[in-house]
Amino acid sequence: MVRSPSIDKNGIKKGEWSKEEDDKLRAYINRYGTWNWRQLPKFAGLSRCGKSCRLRWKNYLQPNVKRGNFTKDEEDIIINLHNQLGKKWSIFAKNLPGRTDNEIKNYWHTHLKKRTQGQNSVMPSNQEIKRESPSLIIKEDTNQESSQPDNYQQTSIPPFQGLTSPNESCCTVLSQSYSSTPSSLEYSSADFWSQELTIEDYDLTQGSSCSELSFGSVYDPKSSDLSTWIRTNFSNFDYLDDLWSESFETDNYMINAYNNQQSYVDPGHVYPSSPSTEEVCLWSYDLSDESIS
DNA sequence: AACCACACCAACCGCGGCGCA
DNA sequence: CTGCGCCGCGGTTGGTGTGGT
Repeated sequence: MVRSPSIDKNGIKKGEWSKEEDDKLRAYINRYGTWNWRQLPKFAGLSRCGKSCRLRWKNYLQPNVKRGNFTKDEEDIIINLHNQLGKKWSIFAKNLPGRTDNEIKNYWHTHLKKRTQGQNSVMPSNQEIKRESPSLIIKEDTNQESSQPDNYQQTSIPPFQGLTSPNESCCTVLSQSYSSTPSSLEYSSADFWSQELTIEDYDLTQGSSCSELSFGSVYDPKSSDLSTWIRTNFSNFDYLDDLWSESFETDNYMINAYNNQQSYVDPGHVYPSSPSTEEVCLWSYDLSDESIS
């Protein structure tokens, strides 16, 4: 009933979502929230566009989404609102907890449209609505989407750009991968906080610099693959897939790099983009207890 | 059983609004 | 004021299900 999976010229997957993709998206949003739809797929390890992720979460994965048939009351609300507001599906959704605008729109076109055809459907103006139907609660766009999980905290949003101060008390998580050895970083202390961070492929299979990924547990691509190495060194992960729902907290590696210190503090966990591809490693930096003079 | 038409609905697409630099 | 990026909304598409012939 859904479109077949396909990959466009930019490598973005389209069509039906797999269970693995659902799990990745759900796990990521449950932990980090929807801080930036456009960037989110990269961090969640998904080859999808942000729009697609947003739609999938909003219409299907979000915990409070109600499935199943519409009740008579729900139908009445939709019909009333449609008579008064027209095709304002998003407002309808705000009046029908658990129902999404897309679902309401589909239901209208497939069930209710015909039923109301032939009936008088002259649409009054908004002023008339408010005057004639004071009892109807029309929830306007007063809030953003309530897509954050219950345990989501605003302070955990990874601020990719525009980070203003190293003294922010919030737990700041930055992520970056490197297309070259990390020791080649050339940030000044001023640049560091205004640097736009980008994601690039880091090929674990190339170069001796891979040993610098070890951080206490040396990863040698010649002796084991990344999956095996992670399982060996992070035994608290029963399955590699658990990585997608585990935190990856790290250290002041980048800051030390700037200070030209030779020994790096253990950074924490390697975070591959996909258990199968091993192409991208995201490194995060928990700067909550850091200070830069 | 085979075919067809329609129903259904998840997902895609384009556009406009908004915030920010 | 302008341009840009992001997000949300509403319209549309396309694949599968289902009932009728």
